[in-house]
Amino acid sequence: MRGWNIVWHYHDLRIEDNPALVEAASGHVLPLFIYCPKEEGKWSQGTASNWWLHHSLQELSKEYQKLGTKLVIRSGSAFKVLEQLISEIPIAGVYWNQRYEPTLRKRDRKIAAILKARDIDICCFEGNYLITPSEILNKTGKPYSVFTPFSKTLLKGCSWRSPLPTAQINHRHRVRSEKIEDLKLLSKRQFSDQWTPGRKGALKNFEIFRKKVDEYSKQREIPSVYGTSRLSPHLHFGEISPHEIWKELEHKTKDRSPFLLQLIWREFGNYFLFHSPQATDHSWKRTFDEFPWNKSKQNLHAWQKGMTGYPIIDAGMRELWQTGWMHNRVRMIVGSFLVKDLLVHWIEGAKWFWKTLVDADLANNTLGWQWVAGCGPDAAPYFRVFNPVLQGKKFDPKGTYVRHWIPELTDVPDKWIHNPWEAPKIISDYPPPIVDHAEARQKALNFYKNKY
DNA sequence: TGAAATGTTGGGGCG
DNA sequence: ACGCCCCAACATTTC
Repeated sequence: MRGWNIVWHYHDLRIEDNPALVEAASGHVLPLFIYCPKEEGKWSQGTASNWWLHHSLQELSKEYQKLGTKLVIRSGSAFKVLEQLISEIPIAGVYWNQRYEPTLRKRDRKIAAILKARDIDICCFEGNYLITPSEILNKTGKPYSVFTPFSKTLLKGCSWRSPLPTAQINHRHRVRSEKIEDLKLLSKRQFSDQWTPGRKGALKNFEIFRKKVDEYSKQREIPSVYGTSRLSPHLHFGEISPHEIWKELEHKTKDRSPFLLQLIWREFGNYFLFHSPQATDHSWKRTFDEFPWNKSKQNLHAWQKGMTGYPIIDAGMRELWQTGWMHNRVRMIVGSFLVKDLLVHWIEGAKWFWKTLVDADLANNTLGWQWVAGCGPDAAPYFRVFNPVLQGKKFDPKGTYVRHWIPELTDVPDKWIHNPWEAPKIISDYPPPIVDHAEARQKALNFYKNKY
């Protein structure tokens, strides 16, 4: 034996359908997770994601124990950790499933080059996405910037691999691991009553979703109903792979497109970030960086706290704070409100989501916010402004969702539930709207129209 | 993956 | 019976 094969776990916190693990298992496997938030730069993982990671690592550790080996956890600079391991035990290769966040990609290229020069095998795989972003280009040889043609190409040419067989591990190493507790990932916000991080939780949510997937197109827009898959954090951390989901759903659903299209949005987000790595911090349409954004913190704080006076906005923001998640329809509404009604820079919204969402994903978050702000590729046109009252009436007609998250509004009749300030009876402990939507919309349209 | 403004149509009330 | 007006209801355009 030349030495051990390190399986460097990234956002692939699973054992099943794991290309890097399968390949590495032709030799002696040494599973590794490195915690190095500093190397993630400006967008290092937020508190909600940290909570998730803590529990997901615990689950992965258990899975490896069942397989007869041990997950090694180390913290600090990834390169130093690898170097340290190389000094502790003979290493033949390092295997991992790629991540595409710009700072990590840069770092990993460096690490790969150095280790290769030391005669260590470096093997990178596509573990967490259906496509490799560099491989898909349009007819003119450029990256797609519009979703629809991108999705058509993927749907036409889709022949994803089947989920891989689970690796067998026959050798147990004796390498030291840090304790998960010592990574200090936990903070005050806990979500155990809402979520079960790890493989088991992922499979459970998938099972629940599979049973109702035929209702998806009808139910997915109603925030009071869990009609969406609720797989986003599991997918983000790679506890389940998109291949597993695709294979399971492609033939079993009546109309396969609506949900699978969401998976393609996920691909598009990653693809977009790969081809526009600066998009995390700059508007894709660069003119928007000079937009006269409102820099005062007052409106931003009211939005964050769920105290804008618009029920659908406040319900969404409170759901986010309390559960680490928000229904996708509501994400669009609150996003539009922050950017268009309050004229706050989309990056402020992106930062808040980044910190508070358990499914915070740099690619999806960046694309989503640039989309609502109108500055991204294939973005919502500048004049598309969501009306929080109409959206509420349309997607939460009885106010079920709103009342659930805003107890102050329990007794407001349905008629006024989305515009309580117009109700004959004043609600004392709920704030009046911080802006007048009609006025704010007009103001935004003027700004957007004149310059952008 | 909008909403508001504007235009058109058609039925009913009424002189 | 007829024309006029009003206004929903729907369609189209515009932001």
